[in-house]
Amino acid sequence: MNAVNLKQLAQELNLSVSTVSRALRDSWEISTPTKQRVFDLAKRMNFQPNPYASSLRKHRSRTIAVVIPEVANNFFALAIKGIETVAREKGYHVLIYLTNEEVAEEMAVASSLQNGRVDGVIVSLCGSTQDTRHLMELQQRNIPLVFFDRVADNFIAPKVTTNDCESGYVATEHLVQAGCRRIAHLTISMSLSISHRRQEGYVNALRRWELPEDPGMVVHCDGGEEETYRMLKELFMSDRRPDGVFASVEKLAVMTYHVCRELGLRIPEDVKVISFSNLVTASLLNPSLTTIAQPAYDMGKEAATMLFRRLEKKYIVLPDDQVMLPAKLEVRNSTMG
Amino acid sequence: MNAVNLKQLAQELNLSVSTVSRALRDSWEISTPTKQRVFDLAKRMNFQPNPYASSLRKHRSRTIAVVIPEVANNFFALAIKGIETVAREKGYHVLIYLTNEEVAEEMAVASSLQNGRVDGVIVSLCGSTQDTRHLMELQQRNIPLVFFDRVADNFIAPKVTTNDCESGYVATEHLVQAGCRRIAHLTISMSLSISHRRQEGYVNALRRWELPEDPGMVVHCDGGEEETYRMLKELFMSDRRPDGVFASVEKLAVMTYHVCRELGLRIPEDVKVISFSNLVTASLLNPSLTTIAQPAYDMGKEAATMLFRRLEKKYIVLPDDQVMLPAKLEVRNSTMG
DNA sequence: GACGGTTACTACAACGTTTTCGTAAATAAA
DNA sequence: TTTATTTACGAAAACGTTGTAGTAACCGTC
Repeated sequence: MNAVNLKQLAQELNLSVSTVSRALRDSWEISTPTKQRVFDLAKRMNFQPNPYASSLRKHRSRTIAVVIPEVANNFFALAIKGIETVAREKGYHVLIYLTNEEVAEEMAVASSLQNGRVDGVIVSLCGSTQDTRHLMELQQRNIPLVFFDRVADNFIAPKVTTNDCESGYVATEHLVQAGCRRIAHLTISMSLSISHRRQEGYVNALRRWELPEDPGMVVHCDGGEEETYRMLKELFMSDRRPDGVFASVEKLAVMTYHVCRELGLRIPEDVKVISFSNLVTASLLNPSLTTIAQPAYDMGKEAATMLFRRLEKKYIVLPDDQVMLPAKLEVRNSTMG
Repeated sequence: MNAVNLKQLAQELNLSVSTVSRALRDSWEISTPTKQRVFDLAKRMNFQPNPYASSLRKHRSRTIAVVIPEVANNFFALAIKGIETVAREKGYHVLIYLTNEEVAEEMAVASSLQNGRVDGVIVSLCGSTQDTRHLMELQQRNIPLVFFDRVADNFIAPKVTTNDCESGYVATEHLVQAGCRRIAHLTISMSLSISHRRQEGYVNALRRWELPEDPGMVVHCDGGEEETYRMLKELFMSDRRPDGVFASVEKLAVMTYHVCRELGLRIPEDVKVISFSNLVTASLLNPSLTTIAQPAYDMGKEAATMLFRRLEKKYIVLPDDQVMLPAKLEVRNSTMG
C-alpha cells in the first residue's frame, strides 16, 4: 500500500490538484460543498500530505532540533519532555541530538542543521564549548536559536535559565548556617556560564559570612569519570578536607557520596552535602540529599514557547529575551546538624 | 544570508545542475578536475544540500522516529542514547515522540508518521495500548518497525527485549532465598507483554519453591500516581502484608520505599524489595536497592542496528527477528538478611 | 572515412506540494 | 443590454534535488 497524494484525490473527484489542495487548507476560494467532498474523500483514503514536498515548497519544516549534552539525566530528560509537550501542541516535530559533552559533536550537529532541516533550535551547551561560531552560523542562516540552562553569555539570543548566582549563594549559605566552615564547590567546565554564576554565588556567600576563600576548595571536574573520582578522593583525603560540599551538578554529588562511603566519611556528620539536582530519589538516598532543584520541565516548556513565538512571529520577541525561573532549595538530611 | 543551492554552484562554475549534483555525489561520470572544482566551490560557499528536496525526490528521509512512553526514566533515556549513537554513525536523524503512557497519543503519533516523514520507527508501547492497528498501518505503508522492551506479542516485527520471564524468576527466587514467604508482585498494565513475562517468572518461582499463589499479592498499578499510592498503602497495611516485594518497574520500587517509610516499615527487616531498575543511585538509597538492571543502552543500540539493517537492506533481516539481552541481578541491602 | 565505443557532460522530467495568475460563469451595477 | 465585480475553479510555475535519456567530442578500428 502506497501513500495517496493530491493528484489521486483530484482525479477521483474530477477536480484540479490546486482545488483539492486549497480545499484541504480550508481556503475561502473553494465552495462549501466542494470542500466537503474533498474532506470526505481525503478522510476515506486516509490522505496525509507529504511533509517533504510541503517543506520544500514552503521553506518551513515544522521541525525543531534539541541539542543537549546528555539525556540520561533527569534535568535534561524533563526539559525534553517540556519541549516535546509544547511542540506537539503546536504541531511541530522534535529532532534530538546528543553532544555527549563533546564540542566536536556539537559543531557537527550545528553544521548538519544549516540547510533548513529545522525551523529553530533549542540548545544547552556542552562543557567543552569555548567559542560558539558554529551556532552563530545557524543564526545567520535565519534559524532562530534559544538557549536553556547552559547558555552562551556573549550570544544574542533568547535564554532560559535559573537564578544560578542566587542559588549558589543560597546553597552555600545553607551550608554555613548548618555549621560548615570549609566549604568546597565542585563544579564542571568553567567555560560554562552556569558554572561562573554558581561560583559567583558561592564566593558571595563566603564573603558575606566572612569565611576564607581557599582556591583549593574549588574543584573543576571537567575531566573524565576516573579523573574526577581521583580529584574528589584527593580532596577528601587531604588534611584540610572540607566539612561542606556544594556540588554544581548532580553527578558530582553522587560521586561525593561514593567517595565518602569509600573513605568512611559520614554524611552529614563529617561532611555536609548540597547539590543542584533533579534526582527523583533525592529523598530516598542515604542520607537523603539536600538539593537545589531546577524547574526542568517548565524550563523546557518556556524555551519551546519562546522559540515558537519567534517562529510564528505573532509577537515581537526581542532577540535577547531572558527568562529566569527560580530554583528551589529542598532541605534534607545531608545538611542536617 | 540565505542557503546556497545547486543552481548557484552550477552558474558559478559554468556547469549544469546535474553535473554539479553528480560531482558532489562523486559519480564516475564526472572527470576528476571537474569534481575538484565543484568540491572546492561547494566548500567555499558552504553548500549544504536541501534535505527536503532530496527526501522528496528519493523517497527516503534519513530520519527515524523513536516512540516511547516517557523519557524521564533512566531506562528510556539510556535507550535513546543508544539509538542516537547508532543513528548518527549512520547519518540518520532521530525524531522523538513521547506518548506519556496514553494510547491516544501513541495513535496520534503513528498517524502523523504515515506520510513518509520517517524511514523507520522504533517503538516501546505505552501501558494503555491494547490493540496495535495504528502500528500495523505503518508497516503496511512499508515503514519498518522495531520494538524494544515493551513489545507487542502478536505483531510480526523485529524485537529487542530482556529475558523478562527468567529475570522475574530470578528476582522472586532471590527474595525466597532471602527468607520471604509472602511475596508481592507490583506490576503495571497487564496488556504489556513484559508484565506477563515477569509475572510468569514470578509464578514459576513461587511454584518451584512451593509457596502459595495469592492473587491479592499481584498488584496491577496502571492507574494514576495517587491511586497507585493508595493501593500500595492498602497492601502494606493489610494484616496479610507481604514480606517481600518484586517491583516490575522502578517507579513502583520508589513508591514502595515511600510507603514503607510512611508506615514505619523497615526495609529489609520487615519487607525486602527488589526491582527492575536502572537507577544510578540504586546503591546510594537507604537502604541500597537490589535491582534487576536492563542493558538499556545496548538495547537501544541493538534496536537501532536492526532497524538500519532493514533500511539499508544489506542483510536479509527476518521480519520477526528477536534479540534477547540478559538483565543483571545486582544484590544490595534491600534484600539482605 | 564510416563505424562502434567510450568519456564527460547537458536537458529535462519527476517527486508532491503550494501559490500565482488567469478565466469562465454567475451576479450585480450601469 | 452592456459592463464591472464576484465566485469558484484550473493551468502552470516553483521549491531543490536526482535520475533518465540524450548527445557532442574524441578515440581507436577496419
